[in-house]
Order: sequence, then structure tokens, then C-alpha cells
Amino acid sequence: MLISELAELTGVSARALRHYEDCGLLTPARSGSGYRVYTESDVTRVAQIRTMISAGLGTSAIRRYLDCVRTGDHGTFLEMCPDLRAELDSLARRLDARQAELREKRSRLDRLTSAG
Amino acid sequence: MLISELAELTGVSARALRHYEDCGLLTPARSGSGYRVYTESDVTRVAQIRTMISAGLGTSAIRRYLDCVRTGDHGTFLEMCPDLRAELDSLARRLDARQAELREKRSRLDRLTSAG
DNA sequence: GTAAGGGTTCACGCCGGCGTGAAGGTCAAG
DNA sequence: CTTGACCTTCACGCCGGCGTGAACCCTTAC
Ligand SMILES: [Zn+2]
Ligand SMILES: [Zn+2]
Ligand SMILES: [Zn+2]
Ligand SMILES: [Zn+2]
Repeated sequence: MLISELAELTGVSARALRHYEDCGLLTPARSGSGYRVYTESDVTRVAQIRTMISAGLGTSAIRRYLDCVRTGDHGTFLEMCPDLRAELDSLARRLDARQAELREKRSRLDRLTSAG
Repeated sequence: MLISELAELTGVSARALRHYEDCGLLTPARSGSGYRVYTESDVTRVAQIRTMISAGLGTSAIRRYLDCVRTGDHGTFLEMCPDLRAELDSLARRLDARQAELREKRSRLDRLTSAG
């Protein structure tokens, strides 16, 4: 399928799909005229990518994640690369930190609005 | 006082103080040689600015806030400009939205890490 | 004189997923 | 042939408080 069809199937913009290729998350084949040609398995793959992006992962982490999954050199998903596991943990900590920071902001804003 | 002294008194970098002037939050006098000359009241003012920035306010909102306070055309702080009050409310809503979004990210990340 | 330690303005970089053109090729349909 | 809907690559913009130079002036101390 071509890019617009994959875009419609996944609900992801064509620009985003091209961006995912730039980041190494997708490697579609090319037709004779240079058009990107996707497989049906790319639909699943894009869904996975969207899930991870919505979890806060950056494209580089996603790429390593997908590579780790594809090569399967670490068995199950639970046995991830140590550095990948460490990155996920550090991301969790950063999310917690940002959450606490947001709570602080929110309370400070309340104090500003009420006490002026 | 000169900029480095105000920076040391407030714990804010000289670059940030110049930035605040660019945004209209500070209007220091100038010496004959062009140096910024600050008043002691600027120490309090910078503290107010830092409080509002740590509450998530942008410089433009802070400027309108300070203008509203300085002109005093709306009485007490509790009687703020309607649009300023609206902006603070919308900021609160955005903070809540980002907080919910972060919670979602966090739970999705947990699901990723555990269920793979 | 000169070196050091202030000060000044100007301006790019960051962080990153993606929007949004611009300029141009491909391919169907009328 | 021409229109139009696709596709391509290249590249800047966003969001914003501030770091971080570069290039240059003022003042004091030696
Ligand atoms: Zn691996
Ligand atoms: Zn007012
Ligand atoms: Zn970037
Ligand atoms: Zn900006």
C-alpha cells in the first residue's frame, strides 16, 4: 500500500510516517517511481510506535526497542537490553519528577490567584 | 546597584535579568556609561517575577499582571483584570490537562515495561 | 601601558515530534 | 494534452526561558 492508505488506516499523518522513516522506525520498500510501499504488518508496527510515543518514549529509544524486539537476542520482552531497561526506568523517574513539578506549579498558581 | 549585585542578591542570573528587561518586566535606569542601575525595590520585584514564573506564568502574562498591580486601576489583587483572571484560569486548566496527560503517559509506560 | 574584571548588544542554540509550505515528478481520467 | 490527485525531497517554524558564546566598551589596579 502507499503512504496515504497507511495514513488513513492508522490515523497517523503521512508527514509523521515519513518522519518515522527518517528516525529509522519504518523501512518501507520503494516502487519504480520512488513511491514508499508499505506492508500490512506496518499497520501493527505503526500502532506499536504510537503506543510508545504516547508513553513518552523518544524516537531513538523506540528504534532501539524495535531493534531489540526484531533481533530477539534478549528473549522475551521482559528480558530487555539492560541499557534499554535503564532508559525506561529513567524515563519513569523523569515523568514522576515532571508530575511533582506540575503539582508544585499548580499549588503556587492557586496561592497566587487566591492570596494575590 | 549594578546587575551582578542584583543577580547575587536574588540568585537569578544576569542573563535572566536582561531577559526580564527585554520582556518588559524590569526597567532599570542607565548610568552615564550605559550600565543598568537597579533599585532595592527591584529585589522584591524579581522575587515576585520568580514566584510567578515558578507558577507557570509566561512573561507576557507577568507583564500584564505587574502593569495591573502598578496602575492599581482594579483595586486589590483579588479584583484582577477580567482577562488576566481568565488567563490564570486557563493556565490552571492547562496545568490540570498536562497533569492528566502525564498520568496517562506514566501508566502506559508501566504497562509497556511490565507487559512488554 | 596593560591586564583583569566588570559592563553592553546581537544572535544562535536548545528540546523534538511534526506542521507546513515550496518546487517538482507520476499517473490516472476526461 | 491537460487537469488534478497523488507522490517525492528539502527545509524552516513551533514553544519559550534562558545558556552561551562573540565582539566590544569602562573602570580600576599594577
Ligand atoms: Zn536487545
Ligand atoms: Zn488591571
Ligand atoms: Zn529540533
Ligand atoms: Zn523561541
